[in-house]
Amino acid sequence: MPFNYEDLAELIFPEVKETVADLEKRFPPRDLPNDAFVTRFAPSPTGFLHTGSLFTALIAKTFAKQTNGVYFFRLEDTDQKREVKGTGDKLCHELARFGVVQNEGYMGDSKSEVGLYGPYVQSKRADIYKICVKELIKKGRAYPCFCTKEDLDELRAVQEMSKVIPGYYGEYAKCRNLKLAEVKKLIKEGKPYIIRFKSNGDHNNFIKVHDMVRGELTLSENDQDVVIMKSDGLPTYHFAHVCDDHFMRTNLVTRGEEWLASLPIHIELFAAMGFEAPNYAHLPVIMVNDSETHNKRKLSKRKDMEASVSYFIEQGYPVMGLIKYLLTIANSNFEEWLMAHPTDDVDNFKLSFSKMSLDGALFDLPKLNDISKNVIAYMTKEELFDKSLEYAKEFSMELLNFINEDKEKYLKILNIERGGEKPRKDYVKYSDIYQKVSFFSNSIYESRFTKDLPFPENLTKDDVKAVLTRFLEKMDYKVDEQTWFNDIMKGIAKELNYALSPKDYKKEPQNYKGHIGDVAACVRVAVCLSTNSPNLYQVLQILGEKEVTRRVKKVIE
RNA sequence: GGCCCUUUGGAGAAGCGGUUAACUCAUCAGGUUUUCAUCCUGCCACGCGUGGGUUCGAAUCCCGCAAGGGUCACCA
Repeated sequence: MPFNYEDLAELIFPEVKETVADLEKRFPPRDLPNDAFVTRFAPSPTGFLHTGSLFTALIAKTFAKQTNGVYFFRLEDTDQKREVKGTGDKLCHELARFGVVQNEGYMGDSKSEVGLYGPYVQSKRADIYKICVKELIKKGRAYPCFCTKEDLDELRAVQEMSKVIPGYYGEYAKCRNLKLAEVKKLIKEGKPYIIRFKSNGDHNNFIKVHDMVRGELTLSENDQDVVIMKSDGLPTYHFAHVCDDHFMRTNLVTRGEEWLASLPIHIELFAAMGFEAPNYAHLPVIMVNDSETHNKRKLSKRKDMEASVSYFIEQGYPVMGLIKYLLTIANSNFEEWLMAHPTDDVDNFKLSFSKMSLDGALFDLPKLNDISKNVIAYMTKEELFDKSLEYAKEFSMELLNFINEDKEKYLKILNIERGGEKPRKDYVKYSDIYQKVSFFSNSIYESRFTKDLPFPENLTKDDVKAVLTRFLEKMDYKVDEQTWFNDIMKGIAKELNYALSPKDYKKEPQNYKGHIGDVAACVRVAVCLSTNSPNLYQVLQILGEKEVTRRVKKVIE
């Protein structure tokens, strides 16, 4: 009497009445153009958003968007031991912050799911997996396994000793051969079990697989009887991936290259289920150079600040800075495009698999800084105002207080040398703003004021006093920058015997007290308390006559 | 250890059998500017992991080796 798989299936899943055919009807193929990609981001809710995850999600979203497809979000919470409650929502929030917003799926918070292919949370799909497993058992392609942890350890030990490939497969898969009566007995006894896939593969056979990034790959067939359903009734990643991506009609799976090794399992699983496998794109993983070993390794949340997306938010990096940086890693031609279109929407850039590098890029903070600096430089003053205010509210009390002191003034400050072909580029991140412009605040000026200001060292106190006195007398706030500099500043220089240019001074230093730079420095230090500042003319204009006079007088006295 | 993937400078990389081996960042050296930030110019691979081959000619094609990464769970 041959083994009756039908009976086995009924024995294990008596309550399951639906079939895969029913599921096919429930989740019909999507009505989309042929070349539209259906992609997804499918994290497990175990922590905050990892920079590598943002990278993967960004790519998935972008391919869906540029093909008028669908990008959805699925929560893979089948490992209840590792799950950290609430992180699914956090992941959604952080992604949304970077403009990576799903068209459908799990939407975060208590918001209901969007889309017809749900539920989009794996723990809520147990019935679906059971239907699929039952089908596989009926086909003789899955079976219950009663092996304990100890059994498996022992098996492994034996295999290692005899130097065969370890694992549950072929002749070592002893539960494969259990008779129906035995299974019945064990189940009746309440023995815990899992369901394994029965592989038909042979390790010595090779399959050709196409990867969107890597092209044609030759991989060994899977021969492992992998676990597809755990003792808690939830599926393992391998099986959930196959069922979900089939019934959610995903046609492009983007994931990290660490999944390449298990691709043969997935290929065989899809075939056994009678499903067409999706396109795969195994993406390079972002790496970092380990300072101790000097070797490359994956960005690690424990060791590297840059591994957490929240780090960039807290530091005040503009969202677009990180996105653009990640795109330079994703596609080598993105930088050229960016230079040609510094202010364009990045959605206008066409991402392609052919321009994707095959090995993991080292995360490069200086590069991010450069990109970020440009992002901020090309913002309008209103945009920077809003974004930095938002940042301040969340992370910087001092900046928030500064802004609130005089919002109109803050807007003017942000506008210094902004706009035009060659904008000023002095902020890499929002958190840089405060330290560069806080001197504008009258109260901060007071608190920082000291008798020992960094005036040019070649000048005496009396020299400084003389310059500042003349400055107060001659200063005119109505004239334009050219006039101010040529008439007023150079005028003072001439009167007090300073060279009108550093060059003149260099030629004959003995003839002068200093040069025009020293004159400007006196004013700058008196007004800003620092040897460097943004454009002095604009600083004076923004502070206004009353305040400038007050500050200069305070220094003179 | 087995298997798989990868390999152009300090970093991201272009390159697809004949180029002075693009471009960007960083560094360094100059220049412009009243400071800073900009901006401009220049230097930085006699070499494309390494050894062989094929070819008139190789970073580009073939083979071996090495190194780095990944993976071998009732984790994803």
